[in-house]
Amino acid sequence: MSDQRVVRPAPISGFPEWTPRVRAVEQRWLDHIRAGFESFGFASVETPSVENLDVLMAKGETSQEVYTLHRLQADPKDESDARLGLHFDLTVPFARYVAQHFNELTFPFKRYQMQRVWRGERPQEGRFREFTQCDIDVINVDSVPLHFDAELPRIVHRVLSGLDIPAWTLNVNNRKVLQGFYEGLGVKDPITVIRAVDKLHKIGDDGVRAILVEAGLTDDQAGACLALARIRGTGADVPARVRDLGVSSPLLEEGLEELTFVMDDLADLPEGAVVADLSIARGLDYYTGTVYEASFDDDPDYGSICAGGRYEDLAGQFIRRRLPGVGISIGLTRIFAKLVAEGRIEGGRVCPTDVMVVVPDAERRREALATGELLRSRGFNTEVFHSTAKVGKQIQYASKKGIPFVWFPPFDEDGDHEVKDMGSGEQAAADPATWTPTGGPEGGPEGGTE
RNA sequence: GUGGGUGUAGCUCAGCCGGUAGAGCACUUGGUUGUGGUCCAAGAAGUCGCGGGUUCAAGUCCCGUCACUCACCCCA
Repeated sequence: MSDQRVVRPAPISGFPEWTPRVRAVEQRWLDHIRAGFESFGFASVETPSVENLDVLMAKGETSQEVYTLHRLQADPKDESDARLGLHFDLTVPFARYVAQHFNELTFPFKRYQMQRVWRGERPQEGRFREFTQCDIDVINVDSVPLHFDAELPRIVHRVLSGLDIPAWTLNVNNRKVLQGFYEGLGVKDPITVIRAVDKLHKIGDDGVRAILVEAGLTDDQAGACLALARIRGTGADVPARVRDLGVSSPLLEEGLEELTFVMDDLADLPEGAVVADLSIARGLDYYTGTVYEASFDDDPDYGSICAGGRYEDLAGQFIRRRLPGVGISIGLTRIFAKLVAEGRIEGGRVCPTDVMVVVPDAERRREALATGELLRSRGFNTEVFHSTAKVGKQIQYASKKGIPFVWFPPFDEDGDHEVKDMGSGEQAAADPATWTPTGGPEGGPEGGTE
């Protein structure tokens, strides 16, 4: 300790970590989300943290900032790891996975994947370099039924509604509507328009109009694009309002039908949970049909907490089959970090222990261990104190860790076992073979209600 | 990648116009013999991010650098 050089512990920007109390809540969230996904029949898949760079770059993506892998001790000429990069999302690895295991999967293949991903971006509030995504995708040969475009928002709604988070809205749009509308309007470069319109909520009408005009659109065209982007609603009037703009094309019609189908399918969800919003575009991703994007109602600029969409052929680059899919991803870390920052994550316990067994003295250690075993076998998370410190110290330890019960094995030959309820301070004789906790909100082995 | 801010004990920070560091929390021990959360007392803990420069003297001024942080970009 003395002359040893201490490496200063420092946080690494964009790589969040939590205290046990907070982590406990995060784990409950993960369990909840997993259960939600499985309740709809999605199967779990986990892929390696790394992929071949060829795979990660397959779609010529606007080169997400990818972390590459190399060994510190690697010979300069050894490039065996040089082609590996940490995955920046879970969709691309999944596409590769499907191509890889094509023969072993049953289609339509419905999978969920909850893993960390890495992006070498500049971190910021709500934006991390390492974070956890909870992805669900459906992939199928040749075509994916539109049914799934509606099912995914339903799943997300189900899952997020079960978490205690601020109000949020899932916005839905359809790329075909945008693409078809711009085509019908005679716009030459729809991608530019999509990008500009995507910023509507941030830079406003005038900002978007400026970009559009600069891109060569006429005032009328820009106005029409803006009018389209302003359309937002849950009712069946959305298609009519689009048609009222006087633009038409076969693709637009197709998109409107798909969007209507999705919204109709979700009509039973609470009003406003899922909203058709024609300004949602989702950057320049591979999406070709339905797109999703969710954000917090009171803080839309915090960033999307959930996003996804339909892609016409994602795995096609890895296999000579057409494999379209539709997927959505919950930005777990982004959502969770907001609540942590606001001090709203307090519920978790410091440790999972239900009962801590006191070791009265060295001679009684065996009894303490046996008592611990018995309690454990009965389903209580039990720890036996790790030394023979003063009883006061032992209880203090339990207190600090928020352990609800402290167990006292007999202090002498024919004494009784006693258990102390740390919440009330009450202590009474008890039999470790039959004892069940009473009162206390945290109660038994289940530990709280979920 | 571009621009702004910050960098002193594990944490949050104080340290005036340069004179070689302090508080609160946390931590350790004690307040006797088998019982916690309060209180009291004592104690341990700092390359003042790193490197260079100015100066008799630098945590304090200057330059560089790194890290963190905020905004832009982009996104979960």
